[in-house]
Order: sequence, then structure tokens, then C-alpha cells
Amino acid sequence: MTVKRKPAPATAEHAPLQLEHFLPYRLSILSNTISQAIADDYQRRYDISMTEWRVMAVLARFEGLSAREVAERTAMDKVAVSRALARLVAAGRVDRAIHDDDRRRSVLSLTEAGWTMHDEVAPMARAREREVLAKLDDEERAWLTRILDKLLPAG
Amino acid sequence: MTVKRKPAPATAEHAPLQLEHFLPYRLSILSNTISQAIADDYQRRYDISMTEWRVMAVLARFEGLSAREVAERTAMDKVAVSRALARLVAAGRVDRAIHDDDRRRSVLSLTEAGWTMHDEVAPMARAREREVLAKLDDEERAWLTRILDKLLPAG
DNA sequence: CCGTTATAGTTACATATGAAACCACTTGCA
DNA sequence: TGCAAGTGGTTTCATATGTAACTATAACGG
Repeated sequence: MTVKRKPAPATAEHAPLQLEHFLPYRLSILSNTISQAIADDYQRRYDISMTEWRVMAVLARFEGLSAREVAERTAMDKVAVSRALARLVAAGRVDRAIHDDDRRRSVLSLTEAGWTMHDEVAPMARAREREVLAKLDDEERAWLTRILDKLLPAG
Repeated sequence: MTVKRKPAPATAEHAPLQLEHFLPYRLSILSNTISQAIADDYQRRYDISMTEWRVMAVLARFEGLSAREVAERTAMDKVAVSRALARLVAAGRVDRAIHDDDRRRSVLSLTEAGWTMHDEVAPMARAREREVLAKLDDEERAWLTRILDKLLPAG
């Protein structure tokens, strides 16, 4: 007769991951918590998504980028960038021109309205970052920077 | 006559965020890179999403949880958990029973097939974690753990 | 008991996202 | 030139996700 046995308990036999000590999981929770807090700030005030804000943030730093360059710098894929740009241009926050020498490329920059919004959102984002970093002391902050430098691809 | 002026350049006047030094952004990139690497491992082999894997991971650790408890432990919302469970049960990887005393609650556990898959995926996930941590020395790893403990909500 | 309120979980709808196909333009090379 | 291959960007389609509404059950208070 067939007996439906309970699966083996979660012991050494199966070595389940302990998520609460598993780096990828912890990073994911931390990152999402922080990004969502910032997003809440600006989504309340403006009708703008996280991807759109990221595009605006890079255009604030680097004027005249093409869409592909924005994608590179934001680590977003080009479809996401294309869509974000469509909304930003429609909302009058980004200006899109065509590159003189290569008519495929766009030349992107913030409009005055875009800058106005940027200048309100950027300080809020920085404030959130400070809130997080306030939980650490100087020594920990220094190590965190160093560790991220080593772990991040381009660092 | 109206002259279309170029928006002010990205100088101190506007204080744009420097994403490459902005903690929330850097964490996001790092977290996504790592999680995606792990996901690539198991999505290639099994037809399973990141959310489904997370549900399996907590069920491997804690048998008999309800869906709500899974949601709490994975920091996912209950709808996402509900959908992940529907697929996992359909695929024969999770067994869903009804709680004796409260017929609203489900009682969840991995099936034999679920355990088999778990036992193949968990080592791959751990291997990816090791790859990341290998970029750090002992001292840095210790600081990272300490820093995450301080930054994470429940820590 | 009976109605109100709360909770576990699912469903429906609207929106977001990613992969692949696609269009426009440019480049490289015969 | 002119055509094959490559690149910037958009569109399409299929899937994923979040919010709110809903169903079923339980808990509570009279």
C-alpha cells in the first residue's frame, strides 16, 4: 500500500538556503526598500515612474546623450528607455532633437520644466540617502563605499 | 523674438545626482546583477520565475507555512505569492493542504519533486554568492555583514 | 445565535516589462 | 555607386505585476 510520506524536514540533509543570511536576498530587500521610499516621494507629487526619474537623472548630469547612451548609463534596456522618453517628451520634461551627423540618433536634454522638477526631486533623493547612511558610523560608511567599489562591475 | 535657449548646463547651479556615487542606485545595480545571474541559472534549466524560486526557498526552510507567512518571509505581496503558488502546485513542486483549525489557511510544503529541484538549485545559488564574496577579503566580508545587519529593517 | 468586522486567499483589471520583429538610417566593402 | 550588414530607436505581443474588488471562513460582541 502506498503511503504518502511527508517530505524530509528541512535539515542538513537538504541544506536549504537561509535567506536571512543570504547576500543576494538581503541586498535585494535593502535595495527595494530604499528605491521604493524615494519613488514614493516623487510619485506622490509628479506622475512619473522610477525608470523615468532615472532617465531624467542622467540627463541632468550629461546633456545631449542619445537614447542608447542613456540606456548604458542607467543599466536599463533600450525598450524601457524608449518608452520612458516617449512619456517624458510628451510631458514636456525632455527635449528630443536629431543628431546632425547621424539622423538615427536622438539628442536629449531636460527642458526648463524638466530642470524645475529635477531640482525639487534631487534633494529629496539625497535626503533619503542620508537617512539610510545615518544608520552607519563614519567607519562603516567608508567600508561600504569601498565594498561597493569592489563589487560593482565597472568598479 | 523668442530664442529657444538651451537649458542651463549640468553645473553646481542644478546639483544633479551623481548616480555613480549614489547609494540607492549602486545598490540597485548590484542587487539586480546578482539576482539575475542566479535566476539565469535556474530559468535555463527549469521553467520557474524568481518569485517562484523564493517561495520554494522559504518552504524548504519552514514547512507548513501559510501563504501569508510565505509573503511575510519573502517580502513579496500576497497576490504575487498566490500566483507563484498556483504555478508551483500545478507543476507538482508544492503541496497545498488546508489547515485543520482554520479552513481559510493553506498548509504548504515542497513535494518530492520540489525537494529534488531545490537540492539542485540551492548549491548553484550558493556558488553565485561565493563568486561575489570572493571579490572581497575577510575583513571586507565581515564589514559587509555588519553593515547589512544595521541597514536592514529587521536588523 | 446573529450580524458586524477582520483575515486568508483569489480574481479582474489596468499598467509595466522584456524579447523579438521591425523601420530608418549609416557604414563597410565590392 | 549599390548592396549587405550593422546600429539607433520604436512597435508588437506575450507575460508579469500591483491595486482593488471579491469569496470564503473565522472571530467578536451583543
